[in-house]
Amino acid sequence: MATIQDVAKEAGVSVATVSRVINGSSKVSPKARKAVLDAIRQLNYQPNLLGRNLRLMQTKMALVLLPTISNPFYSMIVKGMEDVAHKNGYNVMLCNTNSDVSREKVYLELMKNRLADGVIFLASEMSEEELSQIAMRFPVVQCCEYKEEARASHVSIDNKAAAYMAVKHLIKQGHRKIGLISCENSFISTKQREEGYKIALEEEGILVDLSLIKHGDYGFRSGIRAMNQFFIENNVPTAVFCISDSMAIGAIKSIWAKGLKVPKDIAVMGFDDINFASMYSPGLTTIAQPQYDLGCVSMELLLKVIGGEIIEPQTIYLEHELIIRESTLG
Amino acid sequence: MATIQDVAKEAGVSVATVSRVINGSSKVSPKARKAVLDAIRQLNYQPNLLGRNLRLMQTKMALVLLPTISNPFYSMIVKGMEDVAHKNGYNVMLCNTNSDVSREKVYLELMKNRLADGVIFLASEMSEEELSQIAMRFPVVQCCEYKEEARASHVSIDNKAAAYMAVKHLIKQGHRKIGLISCENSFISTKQREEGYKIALEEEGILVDLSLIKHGDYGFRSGIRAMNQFFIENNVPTAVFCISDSMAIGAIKSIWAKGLKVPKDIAVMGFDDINFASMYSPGLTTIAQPQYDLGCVSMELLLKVIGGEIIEPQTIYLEHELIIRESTLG
DNA sequence: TTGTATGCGTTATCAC
DNA sequence: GTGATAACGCATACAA
Repeated sequence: MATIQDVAKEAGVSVATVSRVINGSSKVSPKARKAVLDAIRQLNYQPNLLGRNLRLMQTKMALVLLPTISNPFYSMIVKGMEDVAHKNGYNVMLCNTNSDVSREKVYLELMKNRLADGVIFLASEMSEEELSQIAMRFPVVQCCEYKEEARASHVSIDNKAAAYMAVKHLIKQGHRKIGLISCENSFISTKQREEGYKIALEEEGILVDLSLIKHGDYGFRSGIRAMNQFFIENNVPTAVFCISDSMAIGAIKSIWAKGLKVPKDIAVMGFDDINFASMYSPGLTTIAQPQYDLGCVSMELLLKVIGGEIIEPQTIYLEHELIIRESTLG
Repeated sequence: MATIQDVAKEAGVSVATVSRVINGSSKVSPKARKAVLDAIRQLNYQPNLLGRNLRLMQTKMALVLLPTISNPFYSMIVKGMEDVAHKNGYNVMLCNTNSDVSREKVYLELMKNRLADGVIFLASEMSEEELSQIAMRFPVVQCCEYKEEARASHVSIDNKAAAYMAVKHLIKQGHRKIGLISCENSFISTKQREEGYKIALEEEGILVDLSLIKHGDYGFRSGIRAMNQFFIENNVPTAVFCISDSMAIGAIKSIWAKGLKVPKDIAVMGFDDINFASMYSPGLTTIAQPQYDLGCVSMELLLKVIGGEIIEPQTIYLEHELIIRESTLG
C-alpha cells in the first residue's frame, strides 16, 4: 500500500508538498500540484487516516448509542444525524446497546480511547452521576430521552405537553373514563407523559383513577396484557392512551379478542407515529415526533460542543404533532 | 490526558514495561507490574488507540453496510454480528447506506483508509466488478444478498428452495391460481424466489401465467398497489405469495378494501417473518430466515478472512423455515 | 526482566 | 513555494 512517502518520491517532491496538495492547506505551484496528483493516481494512493488522526488527535467520528435498531422510531432520527454529520465531514458510528449498561460502557471506551470525538445518547441506562462524569470530559448530547440532573445537553420534544394534547383529544371526543397504558421504567419521557395525562384529566375535573393506569414495556405483547387487565378487573375505560404505538396495537388486538370494535366501543391512541401506525387498520391516532429534525439538531449541537463553540449544557425542545386517524374517531 | 509516557514516569519504569503490562505480551516482574497498575489508576490512564492502531496497522473494527436500519429484518442479523465480533475483541460499525451507491463508497473509504479491518455487505448496490475489486484488496463478506459473479464469500439461505416451499404450501391448501408479488430489482434473492415460485407451479402442471406476477418495492404501500392491480385487471388469484411481509400486509389491506376476507377469499403469504408478522391479524404465514445465525456466521467468516485463515471465497447456506399462521389456513 | 531506540503515516513548524 | 524534520502515542527488536 502506497504511503505519502511513495507519492512524494514518485512525484519528485517532499512529503510536505504532497500533504499540502491533499489538504489544500497552503499554496502549491501548479506544476508541483499536477505532479502530485498524477503520482496519487499512478500509485492508487489512499491516505491512511490512522496517521492523520493520530497527528490531529481527532477522528471526525461521532458515536451514536441507541438501545436497539429494531425500533423503527430511531430510524429517521439516525438519518438526520447522519445527514448533518456527513455535511460536516463527520462519520457516524451506530452502536446497539440493547439497553445494557455494560454494553454502553464498552462503546464509550471507544471515545475514551480517542476513536470517536463525541457521543449522542438515545436513551441511556447509566446513572445521572456517570453521565455527568462523562460529559465533563467528553462532548455529549442526549436525544429524546435524557437525565434531568445530568450536566449534559439534550434535545427532545415536550413530552408532558404532547401527552396533554393526546388526552385532550380523547376528552374532546366525549370520553371521560380514559385509561393509560404506560411503562414501568425510569425514562423521563414516561414520567412526563404520565404527568400530561393527569393534568389533562384534572383540568376537566376528572379524578385520576389509579386503577385505570396499567403498565407495559413499549412492546406489542405487553399492550395486549395491559389491556386484558382492564377486562379482567371488569373496569374498562372507553378510551385508552398508550405511550407507544406498539402497545396501542396490542391493546387493539386485545379489544378485538373480546368481540369489541375500535373506535366504536373503545378508542385507542398511541405515541410516536411509527410507520406501521398508518399501515394498521384502523389507522392509529398518535403523537408524531419530528424524528428527522431531532436527529439533525442533536448532531448540530454535538458538533458545536466538539468544536468548543458550546460549553454550557443546552436544552432544546422541538415541536410535536397530533396525528388523528380512525382509531379515535367514532 | 495521560499518555503511556506519563504512566512510565509515574511508575518509575520505561514505556516498554508499561506497554508490556497493558498487553500482557511478555514477562514483567510482580513489582514493576504493581507499580504500573498503580500509576495507571493514579493517572486515570486510557490508552490512545490511535497510536496503537497506527503501530499495529489494524483497528479491530468491522464495517457493516446495510441499506436501512428501519427494516426490522436486519435487527437480529446485526445482533448476531455484534455478539460474535465482541467475543473476538472486535467492534462493529453500522453504516446506513440508504441503498445509495455513493453512500456505500463513502463508507468503504473508511476501510480503504484503514479505519476498519473488513466489511460485511447486506444488499449492496455496487456492480459485481466493483465488489470483486474491493474483495481482492480487502476482507469482504456478503450476507443475505450477494452478487453471484463477485469473487467474495457469501452467507444466505437458499431463496429458491424457500420460495418453492412457500408455494407448495399454498398448493397443498388447494390453490391453483396463485399470484406472485415480487420486486423489480436486481437482487439475487428476488430472482431466486421467482424461480422457486415457477418451479413449484410447473411441478404441479400449473402453467406460469405472467399476468399473475406483479411488482412492488418491498414496502407496504407497494403491496396495496400490486394487489389492486389484480382487481383492476379482473384477474384475481385465490392465493398470493409476496416476497416480503410488508407487501403481504399491504395486499391484505387491499383485499379488505374490496370487502373480501383473508384467508377465506384469498390466502396471503409473506417472506422474512418480521416481528410484525405475528402481531398482525390474521397472523401472517411466512418464511423465517435464521437471522441471528446469518449474522453470526457472516461475522465468523469475516474474522477468518481478516485473520488470513480463509483466502478462497466461501459459500454458506443456512436453513430457512416455513411458519404457518392464519393468513393461509382457510 | 528491563530499557533504548526506531518507526507506523501523517501534519505542522520552521528555515530557506 | 518548498523541503527537512519534529512530533502525535504506541509496540517491539534489540541490547543490556
